Amino acid sequence: MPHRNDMTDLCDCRCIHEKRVTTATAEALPEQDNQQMAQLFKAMGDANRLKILWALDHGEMCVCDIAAFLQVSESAVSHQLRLLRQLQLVSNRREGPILYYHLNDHHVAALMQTALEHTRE
Amino acid sequence: MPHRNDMTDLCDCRCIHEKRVTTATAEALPEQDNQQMAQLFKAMGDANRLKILWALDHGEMCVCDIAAFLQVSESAVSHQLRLLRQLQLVSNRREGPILYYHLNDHHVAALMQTALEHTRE
DNA sequence: TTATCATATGAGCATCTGTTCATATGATAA
DNA sequence: TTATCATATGAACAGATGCTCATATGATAA
Repeated sequence: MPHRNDMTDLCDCRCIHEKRVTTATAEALPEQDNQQMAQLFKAMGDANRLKILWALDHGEMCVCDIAAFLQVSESAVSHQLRLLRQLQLVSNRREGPILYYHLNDHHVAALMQTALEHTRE
Repeated sequence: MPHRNDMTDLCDCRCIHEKRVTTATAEALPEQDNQQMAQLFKAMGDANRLKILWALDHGEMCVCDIAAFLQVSESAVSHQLRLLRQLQLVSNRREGPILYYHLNDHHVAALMQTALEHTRE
């Protein structure tokens, strides 16, 4: 019994509401926007990174502080901060040998607030 | 040269701003809230799941529709929908043999909107 | 009943993720 | 300069993730 596994098949035979699929395609975000949004959410979708972002929303911290706060190694924190930096969620400023990290813009705080409301329903 | 690898060490010796760490700990979210928020963001942090959520925000769709829209197998879609269902991001209603999926609450749409604004800066 | 359709689900597997360990770098102090 | 501190980084590895394949389920039609 051969299984349907052909992509063209999906659209030609099994598509129940062709019009709905067409409008969904038309209304879909550009691939790049979708990718970037997914990356943003993925970055916030780790328990430790989310703790970091929540903490930084209440004031800047250095790597040492964050490591002590999270009870994980400074190396692990540094790796996570690099990811958050690359996605522009956080920035740092240097004061002597110490790097102070802070949130980059207000959207991250807004996202956390909305998410908190959602989970508390 | 032995490396510092002891947790107590982190707090006793390397902690630069003990007070900052204390306040961060005090202001931190309850572990359960943080976990649930991370799960929510993680669920939204996949390109295909995000496309599904965006599409459902514009109107309900059945599994077939979504599979055709995403150009992936119905099985893959069904697995993703199960995850989104378990986290209460989507619900479905049955009409005969067909299950129509829709967004569960307005927070998800709000999150996507904020994320989109963030990425477009 | 049996056949078919729409969807769900478990197993298996390749890929991705987050951590640790070891080492490197760049700033400061001696 | 050398020593030390704060942080960064690459490799490696265990665990998580997302897909496919095969099969199961529940509703409908014949």
